Amino acid sequence: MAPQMGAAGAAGKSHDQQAQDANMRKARVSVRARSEAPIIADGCQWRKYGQKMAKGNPCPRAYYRCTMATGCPVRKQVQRCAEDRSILITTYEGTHNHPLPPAAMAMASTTSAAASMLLSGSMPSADGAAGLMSSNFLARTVLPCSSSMATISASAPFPTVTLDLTHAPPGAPNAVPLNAARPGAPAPQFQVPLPGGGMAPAFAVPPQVLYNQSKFSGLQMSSDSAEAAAAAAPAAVALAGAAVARRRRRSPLTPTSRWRSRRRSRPS
DNA sequence: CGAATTTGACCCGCGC
DNA sequence: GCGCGGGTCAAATTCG
Repeated sequence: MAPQMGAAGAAGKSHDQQAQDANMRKARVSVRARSEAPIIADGCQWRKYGQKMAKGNPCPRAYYRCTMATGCPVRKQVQRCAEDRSILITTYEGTHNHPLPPAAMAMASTTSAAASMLLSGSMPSADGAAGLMSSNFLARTVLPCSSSMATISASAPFPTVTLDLTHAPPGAPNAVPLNAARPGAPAPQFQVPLPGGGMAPAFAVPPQVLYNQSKFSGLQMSSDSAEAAAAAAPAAVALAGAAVARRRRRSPLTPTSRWRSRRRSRPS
């Protein structure tokens, strides 16, 4: 039997994902937050599809995929810091192809705006320390609370936005723990002072639109927490992706030899 | 019974 | 050219 499953099989398996890959999927957003829960609840539905053990870290890395929509290409990597188990590093990749829940959407808007500024400021020639500093400066401007730090690095094949939420202030009065996956545990605090206040009708607004406008006035958010940033990450990814345009690493299509004859023996 | 998670195997890209 | 590591898939297992 020839391995023809390539075209058909691959098509049936990855189907639209590849298309979106080609379109945009280089941007990534890493969110570092202190959380005791295994994963950060960002309001989206995630399905775990793999787990690997990093070489230098005693803690394994988990891979999640968004299951809210059938063809949602968004993926999430959850890795816990080896030195500080309290720090959870969540990396988002891809853009949601479906309307997010109000909670997640609100947060997404927030970070997308921040990301927009970052890109705007460090996009021209963000390649060295200058770019990074620039973005940092912008980040601080956007978030005077200084409790969080955003960094963008364009030296990588794809832009990576890193949000540091590990420096949460010692008593965030405004911090309202949404609903951490672990009740009773100290939820991560991510405080973002918002001038406007009140939920803006920004729901269901595609991130790309935000980027296009490039001037989303104000970050509207009522509750703040690390989860918020996490949820917002995907939006940031979208922004970054849009900025970088397209850049592929793998051949346009070589699914033929992807999973031809996978011989798997059962564990027991 | 169904869905989600777990776990081992497979494949690819990159480094040496 | 070979080896290592990272990432993904899919069957099996477990939980609701």
